[in-house]
Amino acid sequence: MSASSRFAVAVHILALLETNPNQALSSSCIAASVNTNPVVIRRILGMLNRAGLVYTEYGADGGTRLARSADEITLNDIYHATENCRILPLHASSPNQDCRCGRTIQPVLSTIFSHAEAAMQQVLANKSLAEVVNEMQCKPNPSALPHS
Amino acid sequence: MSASSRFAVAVHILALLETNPNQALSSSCIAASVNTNPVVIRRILGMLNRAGLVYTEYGADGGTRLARSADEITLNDIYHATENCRILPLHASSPNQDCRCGRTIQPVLSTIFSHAEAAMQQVLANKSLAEVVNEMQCKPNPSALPHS
DNA sequence: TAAAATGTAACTATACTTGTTTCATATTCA
DNA sequence: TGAATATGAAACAAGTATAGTTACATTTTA
Repeated sequence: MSASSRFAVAVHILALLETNPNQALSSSCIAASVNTNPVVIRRILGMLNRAGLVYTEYGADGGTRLARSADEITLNDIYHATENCRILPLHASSPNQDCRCGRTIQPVLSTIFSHAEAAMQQVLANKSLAEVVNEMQCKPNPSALPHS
Repeated sequence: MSASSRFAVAVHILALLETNPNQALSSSCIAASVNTNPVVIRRILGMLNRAGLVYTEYGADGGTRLARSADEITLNDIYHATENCRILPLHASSPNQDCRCGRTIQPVLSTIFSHAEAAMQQVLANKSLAEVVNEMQCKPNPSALPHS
């Protein structure tokens, strides 16, 4: 029933890119901030790339940069880039179609679940990456990248 | 993290109880409508029991009945009875606390995620089991229990 | 050409869900 | 009393998803 932590990590990645706009960050550098393996980061960067939220340069001194300004990226954009399945799933196997209840419940539930998900996504759509970074920077005791 | 269909099955169970108010339904009877194993149904009935939404009678001619009127049960009640973990999880392992971004992102995300979840639950809270059953009964071609 | 970076495949460990079998326990009724 | 019919719970297998890891081919720059 829950999403994965990819979404949270993706927001983390993009916030780190936004707060370091003058350099392309490598997956190793990002992984040091997230506290995981660089391949995990590259997997998520691939999703963000395909969604057009970042772009990546190969080779020495390569890395990833934001493809858009942070106030033009909403959390819902990031959510859709990293999570695909429905939050509220219907039955694992189809109910008994010979029973009135089994035959009629899924379309009714499907509509309600769609509305519930839409309400959640509306909250995410109203929050930009720029706002997230701004709220983070209201926290005390600043420092730079993980290693510097 | 995989998704659970317990919530959908729980609504199905309660809708079936509501549409058959004159008899206690056995887990086998319910399982025939849901199209699964009776033990799967009993597991979910246990959650609904503990949440006070149904009550169960042992023995021959036993089974389960609704503990409250269907217009006093919301989908959010059922949701809380059957699902416990958060819809939008934070990082699997704690980010690097030596990095400003790693140190500040989780509280910010946690607040936003709570609001997003609350919006979803508000939609569920505004829909009663009675409304769900009513919408189901607007469907054509009625019939009774799976076996009768 | 060497170094540094990406993208991707493959593998492991872990966890959760679903389905199943089994059995002890409770209740009803002939 | 005892058979029948239920529940509740434990244990297990199979399937799926995630997170982490290793390894390697590819791309780019110096």
